[in-house]
Amino acid sequence: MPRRRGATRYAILGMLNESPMSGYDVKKRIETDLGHFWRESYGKIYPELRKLVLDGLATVRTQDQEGRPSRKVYTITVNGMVDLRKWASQAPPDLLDTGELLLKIYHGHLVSSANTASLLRKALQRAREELQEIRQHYEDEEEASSGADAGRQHRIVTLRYRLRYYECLCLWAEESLEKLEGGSSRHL
Amino acid sequence: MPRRRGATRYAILGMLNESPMSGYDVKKRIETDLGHFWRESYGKIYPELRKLVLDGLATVRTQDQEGRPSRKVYTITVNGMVDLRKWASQAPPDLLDTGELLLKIYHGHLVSSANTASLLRKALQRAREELQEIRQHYEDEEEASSGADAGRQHRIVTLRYRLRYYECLCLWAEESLEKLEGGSSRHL
DNA sequence: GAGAACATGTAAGCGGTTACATGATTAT
DNA sequence: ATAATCATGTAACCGCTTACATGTTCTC
Repeated sequence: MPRRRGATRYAILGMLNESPMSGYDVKKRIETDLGHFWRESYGKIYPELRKLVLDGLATVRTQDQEGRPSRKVYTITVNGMVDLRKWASQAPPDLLDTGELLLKIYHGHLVSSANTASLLRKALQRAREELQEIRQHYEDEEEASSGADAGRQHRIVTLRYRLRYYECLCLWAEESLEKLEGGSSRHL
Repeated sequence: MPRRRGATRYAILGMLNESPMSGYDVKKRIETDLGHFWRESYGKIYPELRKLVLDGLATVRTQDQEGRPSRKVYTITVNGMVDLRKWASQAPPDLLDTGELLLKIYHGHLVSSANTASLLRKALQRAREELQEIRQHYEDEEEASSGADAGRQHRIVTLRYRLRYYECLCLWAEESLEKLEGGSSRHL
């Protein structure tokens, strides 16, 4: 399974970009908005928010409340917005890491439709390469019916899982590209 | 992404079950045999092999060689085989963690076809529940065309990813069940 | 009265990778 | 020459989760 590297930072920054909020709010927002493909714990959110301020990508102000613990409200800075947009526009280093790709697509409205389409096109290309390879493996295994060895049947089931997964990835990328390009700019 | 807990142990034990081998061999075997859905590093393999011996699930003997570094050849014990079979027969705690499910299915020939089918049926059930939920979310988002807000288009793309993924998971489980049950015992 | 929601943070620990250390042999 | 293969192992590090600490208010 692929590593996430610095992506946590941009998941948080993306939430702050919608409106200023506390670490507690960020947690809930990520759950509701990105919950289908992303999750973060307090153990990562709070330290990262501190770093965001140190790096000048956000500012904090403490908001005292009656009866409730006081909140630290974080606001994204101009630098933060610039950084977020830049990150969102660049293709993820591992195009098959759908987590990071999905997070970038989610932030697609910050960049351009053409850009999102470009990310998807690159991912589709990689997925197709992968699909071709796994198809070959799968067919080789199916045809090599010479030995009806014990594990063969089950091995094929695991191979087919991968086959179906990449077929599905390609299908999704294709239909998403169609909808994105059909809906806005056709000039690419 | 779900945690793997103790599954490394059984990936290794599964290799030793095919034939006695060294840690170096285990690494290569896992790459070729399980590479489509599993990977292990030396940093995990060597310490785990030591534990396997301590727990009585494997034995070691050192094999000196001329010119080459000497090998430590590990052999699975009867206890090891019993443990492996037991693990392979039980449904993974998280049925949507395909990694562990696939590893158990791969070892299906150690148990029974009926057992593997049962694991698949349980996973299919969970996947269908999940699919139903995500379908609802997806339709809600598509119908709520009230606000043509900035992020909507991209949010839908990420939701559709999940939708397609669970569709594909269900499809795979269904066709795998069919092939497993059509091929051997129909009595379940 | 119990438990959830509000709210922030830290420390311990787990699971995992990478780089390092060592060194001969064989294939290109 | 140079890289790959053979072979074992460890230490440092990273990313991440979980549990803990603290305390009020609102809801059932």
